[in-house]
Amino acid sequence: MDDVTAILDQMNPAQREAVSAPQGNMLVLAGAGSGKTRVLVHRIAWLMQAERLSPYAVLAVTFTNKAAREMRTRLEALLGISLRHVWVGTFHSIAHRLLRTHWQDARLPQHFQIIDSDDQLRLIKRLLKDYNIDDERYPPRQVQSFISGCKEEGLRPHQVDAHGDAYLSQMVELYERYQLTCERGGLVDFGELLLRSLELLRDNPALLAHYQERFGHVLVDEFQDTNTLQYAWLKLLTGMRTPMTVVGDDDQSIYGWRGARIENIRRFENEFPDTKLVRLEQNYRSTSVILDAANALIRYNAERMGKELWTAGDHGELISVYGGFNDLDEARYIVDTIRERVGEGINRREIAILYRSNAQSRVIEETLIRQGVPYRIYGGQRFYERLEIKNALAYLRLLLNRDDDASLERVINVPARGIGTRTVETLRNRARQTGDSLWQALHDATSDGSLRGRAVSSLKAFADLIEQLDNEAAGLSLHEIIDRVNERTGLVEHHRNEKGEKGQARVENLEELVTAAKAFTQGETLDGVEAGEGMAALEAFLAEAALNAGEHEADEFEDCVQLMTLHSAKGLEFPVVFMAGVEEGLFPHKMSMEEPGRLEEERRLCYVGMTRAMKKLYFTHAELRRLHGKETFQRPSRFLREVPEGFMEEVRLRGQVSRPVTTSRPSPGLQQNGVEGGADLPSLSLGQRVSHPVFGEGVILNAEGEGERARVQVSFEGEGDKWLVLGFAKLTPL
DNA sequence: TCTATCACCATTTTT
DNA sequence: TGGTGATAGA
Repeated sequence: MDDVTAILDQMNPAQREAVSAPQGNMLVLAGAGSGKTRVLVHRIAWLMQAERLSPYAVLAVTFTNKAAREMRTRLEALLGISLRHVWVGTFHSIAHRLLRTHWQDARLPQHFQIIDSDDQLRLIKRLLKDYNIDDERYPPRQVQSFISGCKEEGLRPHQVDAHGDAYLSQMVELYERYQLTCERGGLVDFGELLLRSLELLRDNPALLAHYQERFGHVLVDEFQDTNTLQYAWLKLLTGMRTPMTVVGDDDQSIYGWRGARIENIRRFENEFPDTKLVRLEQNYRSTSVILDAANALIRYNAERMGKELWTAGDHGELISVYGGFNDLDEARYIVDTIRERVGEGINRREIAILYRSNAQSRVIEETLIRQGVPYRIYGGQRFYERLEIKNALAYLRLLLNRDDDASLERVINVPARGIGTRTVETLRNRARQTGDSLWQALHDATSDGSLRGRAVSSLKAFADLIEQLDNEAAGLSLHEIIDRVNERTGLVEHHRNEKGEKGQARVENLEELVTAAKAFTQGETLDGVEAGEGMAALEAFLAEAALNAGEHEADEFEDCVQLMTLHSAKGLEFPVVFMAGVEEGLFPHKMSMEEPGRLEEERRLCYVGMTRAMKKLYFTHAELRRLHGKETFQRPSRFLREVPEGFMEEVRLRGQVSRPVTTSRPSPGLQQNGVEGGADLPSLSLGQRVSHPVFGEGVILNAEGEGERARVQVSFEGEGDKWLVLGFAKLTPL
């Protein structure tokens, strides 16, 4: 492809401007569905071909592995060449790459391991126990988010000012101890990857100069999601001289609670010299009804950079709004509508149900199952996060590094081999006193007679097992090592003996791990680095597992309705979208309603949800919802009021749902029981308020059966739900 | 060492 | 309501 103008083919003026801008800083404000990835990919191609930028000089950073993969794949397709040497990756994978290459300068052990948030939490829990710290006052999760928060802000313990506050001081101390534990074990958490690589560059001017020289252009995707540390990292790496192309959308910033700083995208233009601003506002995804509605909603946010989506396409259908009388009814409406739409020829996979919180999926799932509609739910446990996999990985880590206390503790008695909590406790105390690792403590304790005979032999057996595996690993390939670990440690046996289906699935997962390892050796890692062989491959494999935990749960059916949270829907699109539970307190969530800033983020989340829809959007809400086991009255979300009425149509109760539940003659069965059926049972309908002599007032939620055998489910204030037989209960319509 | 029971809690989760 | 984590008991 020598004709560079081909890169600009079929692009709109704004896209063209962004792609072909001369080298220099550029901020591309890319609205939802505006062809953002395409622009990014074509921009790289343009830089390489029109600006003669070497592929080696490109650095493209994303947030997710998926995005990185997609960018690389599309770039290769566009250019028709392999780009394995181009640096395309997530912030974390690139930081990792720097640290592996310069581990000495970064003052890390050569075989440092990456721990995920789960490992991190375990480590913190352990720490709290070891130092006898009240985990009521210092909940492990809070400690974890404190530590991560500090790192995201680029702060080391000594840089945190506790203002003499006792609580904060304790937190800082925990941070310090946590960090020491990590250092001793050669462990690096997600935040540490970034912070450490920032420090690496900052403290090694020669190295920094090398990379600043090497990269001729840096591109960043989803810039609105960068945190303080990532922003600083980019600033340092580019020295504010290497030109950057950053792409993002302030209106889609929904990860503020995770440390993302929306200000970053706002201040980029001012802080980086001569920044060119390009807006991509033409949308190729949604109907104009959907876009106009979304535009109108997001206008309620203050402090926007300003952007208005438009389309050359059709108006499309109005947004349907359905208010169910309870969450069951809401689910039933959604599922009924889906069945109708599928009947009209729409594929199930083209339909998504989005909700604010995971708990909402239950009712919807149950309804889908009852009606036999296949679905797939995102957000399940990922492959490398499964218990059995994490155990196997812990053994593998031990092979590389005996001083990895977290891994050792994880598997020292899995499967059970007679090393109880008491024994481990002894080791821990000892390790703490001497400042050694548990592995060292294990060896000392088994040789100096401070432990009982049985414990000693169990410990020795464990240590021997690890050493033996290590010895054998020498001549084996990666997947053979893993297979052997699975077998010899007894993990496979352990799960095989587990009762139920679960054990079987776990055994299969362990086998799958071997398969994954095989595939891994044949392929290459995310950054395009070769996997290597034997122990080197193992190291790369473990890093890969930590940085790329795998896809969310595999799909059970080929063509199924997609269920997910609004957050995980970002970046996706579906012809038909349902947004469920659009109610005050749920969406916007009550935890985010007080602060204006957080409310705006909720609104952006709503904006993100709406702009996922291509053809048809549904809002649903319920008047009554079961939340944490009790019924709550819900009001429609303010967001529904913020969308101009002209774009929406209220769906009326219809079909089954609106059918009045009436009763007629007494039935013989009841009369036999000596109950006076009564000629005039009240005429009731769903959603109606009724009064009961004992339970008081309530609302009819559900009904089944006919005549006086008909039963209605009534939600009474303070009494909860009750199923009542009409023939017995004295219900008075209100 | 495993299991049963009970209190407790409850947005969102790219790496 | 339902899932989780701690704890007591066999």
